[in-house]
Amino acid sequence: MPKDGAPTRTRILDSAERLMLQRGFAATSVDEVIADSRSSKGAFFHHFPTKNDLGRALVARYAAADVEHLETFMTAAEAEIADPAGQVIAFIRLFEEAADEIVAEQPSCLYVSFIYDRQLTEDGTTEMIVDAIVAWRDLLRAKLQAAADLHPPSSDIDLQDLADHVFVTFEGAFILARSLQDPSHMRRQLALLRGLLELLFDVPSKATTSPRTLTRRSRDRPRQ
Amino acid sequence: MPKDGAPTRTRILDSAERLMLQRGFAATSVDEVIADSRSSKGAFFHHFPTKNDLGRALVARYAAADVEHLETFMTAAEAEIADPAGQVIAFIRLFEEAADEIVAEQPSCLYVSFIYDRQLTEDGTTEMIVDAIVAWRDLLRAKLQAAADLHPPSSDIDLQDLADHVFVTFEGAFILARSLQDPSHMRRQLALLRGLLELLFDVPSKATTSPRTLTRRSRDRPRQ
DNA sequence: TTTTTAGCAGACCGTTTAGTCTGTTTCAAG
DNA sequence: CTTGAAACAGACTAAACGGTCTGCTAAAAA
Repeated sequence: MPKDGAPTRTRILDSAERLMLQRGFAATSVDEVIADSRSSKGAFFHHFPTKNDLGRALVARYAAADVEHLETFMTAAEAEIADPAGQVIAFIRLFEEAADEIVAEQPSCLYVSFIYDRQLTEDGTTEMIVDAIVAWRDLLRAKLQAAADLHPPSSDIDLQDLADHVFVTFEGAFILARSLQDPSHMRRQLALLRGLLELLFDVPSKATTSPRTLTRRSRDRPRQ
Repeated sequence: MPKDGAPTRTRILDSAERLMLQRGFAATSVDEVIADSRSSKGAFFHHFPTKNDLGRALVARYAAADVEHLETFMTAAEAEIADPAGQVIAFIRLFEEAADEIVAEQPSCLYVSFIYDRQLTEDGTTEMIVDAIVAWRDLLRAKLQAAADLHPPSSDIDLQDLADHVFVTFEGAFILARSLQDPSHMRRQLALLRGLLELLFDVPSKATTSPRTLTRRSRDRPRQ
C-alpha cells in the first residue's frame, strides 16, 4: 500500500468543519477549504469526489461524535447516582460543566448549519442528522419515563416533549449565544433547564451546583 | 412621479423570503429570486443594488414583523388578565394557538438562516437581528420580574435566563420541527414551556388549555 | 528491480454567479 | 407637447465556482 492518506483527509475535514460552522455549507468554497487545510485540488477530490460527499462525511463524523458524547455523559451520570431523575439532572450538569469548552471550539451546531443551508436534502445527509436526534430523544425519554414512574412529576407534562426540550434547549442556546456573541448562554440555559427539571421532579437542587462556574457568573444581570 | 415600484419590490422580497427560508441565503441565487418573482435583472438591481442589500431589507422587514407580533400578543395578554405571571402564560398560549399557522407559512426562522449563513456579518444585518432579540428578552424579563415580585417562584431561577429561554424554545422548536419534518413540535414545545412556567409560578393550569388543539394531539406518544 | 497503485500537485475547463449596460416604457411636472 | 426621471427589460461580462485531467511521487507487492 502507498502513503497513508488519512491525515490529509482529516485535515480537510477539520478545516471544512471550522469554516462551514462559521459561514455555512454553500457559503464555503472548496478552494477555501483547500487553502485552509494546505492541501490541493488533487488531494481534495481524491478523498471527496464532490463537495456534497465532503458534506456527508462531515455530518457523519460530527453526528457520531455527538451520539458518543451523549452516551458517555449518560453513562457517567448513571455511575454517579441510581435515581433516574437524578441521572437526567446529573447528565445536564455534565454538559453544563463542559458548555464553555464546547461553545469555545464550536461556535454553532453543524446540524442547523446544514439543515438550513442545503439545497440537496435528498442525499442521506439529513437522515444522519435525524438518526442522531432520535438517539437523543429516545434515550432521554426512556430516562424521564423511568423517573416519572418512580416519583410522578408535580405537573402533567408530556415526557416525549420534555425529552425533546433538552435538544431544543441545546440548539436554541447555540443560536442565542451566537446571535448575542456571548458564549455563556449555553451554560446558563442548561443551568436553567436543570433547575426546571429539579423543580418538576422535586429533586433538591444541590448547594454545590458546579462551584467553579458559579464564580464566573458575575454579570450584568439586573437582579432587582 | 413614474410608475409605482412598490409592488415589484414586495414581490421580490416575498420570493426571496420563501426561497431563502428553504435554502439559505448563499444557496439562493438572485436569478432564482428573479424567476420566482417574475421580475427581471433590471427590476431586481433597480430596487436592490447588491444581493446583500436584499438580505438587509429582508431582515429589516422580518424583524419588524416579529417585534410587532411580540408586542401585539403581549398587549392581548395584558388585556386578558391582570396578573403578570398570568400574562406571560397567556402570551405563550397565544403563540401556541398560532403555532401551526406560523410554522406552516414559515418552515424556519430567518434569523438562524442568516446568522448561520452569512459571510458578511459586518453589514448591520446582524445588528437588526440582535435588536429584535433584545426586544424579546427585555419585554419578557420585565414581565417575569413583575411576576416574581408578586408571587416569588418556587425555585431560585435567573429571570433573564428564563426570559431568554422563551426565545431559545422558539428557535430550538423551529429546528426540531424542521429536522424531524413535524410542524407540531412548535406547538408542543410551547405547551411544554407554558406548563413549566405554570409550575414555576404556581399558576393552576386551566382545564381549558386551548381545547381545539387538544383534539389534534392524538399521537404516537407512548404515555405508558 | 520492476511494476503497480494510492496519494497528491496544479493547470485547465465549462458553468454559474453577481453585477453592468444599453436601451424602452410609463407618467407626472413644466 | 416636451422633458425628465423612475421603473423596468434583457443581453452581456468578469470573476468565482465545482469539477476534470495529466502527470509526478512514494512505497509496497511481485
